[in-house]
Amino acid sequence: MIDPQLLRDDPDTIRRSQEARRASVSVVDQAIEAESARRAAISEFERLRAEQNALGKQVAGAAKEEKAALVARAQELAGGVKSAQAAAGDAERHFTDLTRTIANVVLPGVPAGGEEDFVVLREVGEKPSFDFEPRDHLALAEGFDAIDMGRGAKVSGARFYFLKGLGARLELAIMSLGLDRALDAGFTPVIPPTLVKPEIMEGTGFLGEHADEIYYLPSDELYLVGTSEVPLAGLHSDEILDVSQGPLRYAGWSTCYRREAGSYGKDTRGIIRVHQFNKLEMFVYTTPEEAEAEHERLVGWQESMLQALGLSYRVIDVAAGDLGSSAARKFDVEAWVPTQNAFRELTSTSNCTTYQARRLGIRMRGEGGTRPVATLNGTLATTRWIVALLETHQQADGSVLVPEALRPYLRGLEVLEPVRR
RNA sequence: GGAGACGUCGCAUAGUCCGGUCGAGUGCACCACCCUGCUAAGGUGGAGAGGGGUUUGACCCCUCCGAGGGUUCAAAUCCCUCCGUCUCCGCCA
Repeated sequence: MIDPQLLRDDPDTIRRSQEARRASVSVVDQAIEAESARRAAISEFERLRAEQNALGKQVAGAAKEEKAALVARAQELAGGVKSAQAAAGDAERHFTDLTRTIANVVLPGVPAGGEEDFVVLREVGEKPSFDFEPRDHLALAEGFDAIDMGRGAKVSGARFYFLKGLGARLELAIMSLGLDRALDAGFTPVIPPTLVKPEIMEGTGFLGEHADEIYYLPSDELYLVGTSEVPLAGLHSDEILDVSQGPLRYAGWSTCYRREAGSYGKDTRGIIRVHQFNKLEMFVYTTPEEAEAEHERLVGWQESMLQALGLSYRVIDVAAGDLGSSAARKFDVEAWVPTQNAFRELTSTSNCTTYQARRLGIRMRGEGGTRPVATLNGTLATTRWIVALLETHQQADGSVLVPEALRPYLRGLEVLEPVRR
């Protein structure tokens, strides 16, 4: 949720943000109106309640003969108090509902516009070149009997797969490398629940426009998470944290589930876009003042991971209209995928400033009271990395060189060799 | 799944039977000061969260006793639903 104080003091900043996102600007004025209606309703209720409380105290201390008259007066008042309370509740809800539809205020420098309007910040590493026709990740993986799409579909449907043998080991290796690097950077590893309650999913901002991306279990009223960002944000909901000694950094290892509802026909081959995958996610709670510097650190750790695996990539500053509702800025690191002749997203890191924390009631102590913390998240490893890894390091015979950093996690294996069948 | 007990302002507890004096007591931990003087102890005071008003005063008011409803002039206290924890039983790993 945006800062209600900002709504009062500087609505133009919010209007400009909405404009950059190509989102509704008029909702800002509706929210301002709802805010003053809310305050009026609350004042009216509180005035009546104060009167009622005073009268109640008189009743308690009154002599027997006066009591009947006082109770009669209090009874008259009670109805009005009740309806004023209901009106205040309605006004509060209307204001909250409206305000929640406003996305986070984008940071200065974020490019305006939609999906195509990103800005490339830097390109790193040389794109691999081959003196043979490169195979795509699925062809390579099938050579190792590492990915089985057909049986995945038989058991669970399209966009499901089995990782077997080297495929399973490769995923665990990439994830474990990420985890060790996270440990070195001081992160606390976490294996979180992947089914969460509606208020947690709602609080992280995923139930807005992208609600149809999320699996839901109606008989249990639980959502399957698309990222461990969700449980890690919920971890400290309604808590007051001590971030004065530095940020709280968590590395969540979890399976992620996505319906991919709007992407029929896109990326149907292989494991680029699937319903289920594993991910190691960094999640940070810090002060609002530290948030932008921490965002840079997160993208730094991500780049260092790609570099360790010998991948070439670019970093993009995602445009306002392509940000999630909680993000104030987002950097994607995209690896070069040779057979697609394109950069594909391997990691994404968002600075959610105080937006998520305000929704989830995550605060810190400050001057004269509490204030919301800032939250940030970023990918450190996922199943999808297998794609770029295999394609980048492939050789003419269909084998794949294992980058040195990964070898300790594969019992020293240096080359993935096709199996003869 | 069945039966029972419980859920109080950081932690631990009192209060709930019998509604109003609870505007929630006490201990520990915490903060400030005082005294003292050295792995301390003692004294005094302070201190929760969210919101509204304001002559912007260190002032006033409202809400919060797991959550949500209900009864009542009035609910931590009575009733209902839900959630969670614990104990026992059953079932299944």
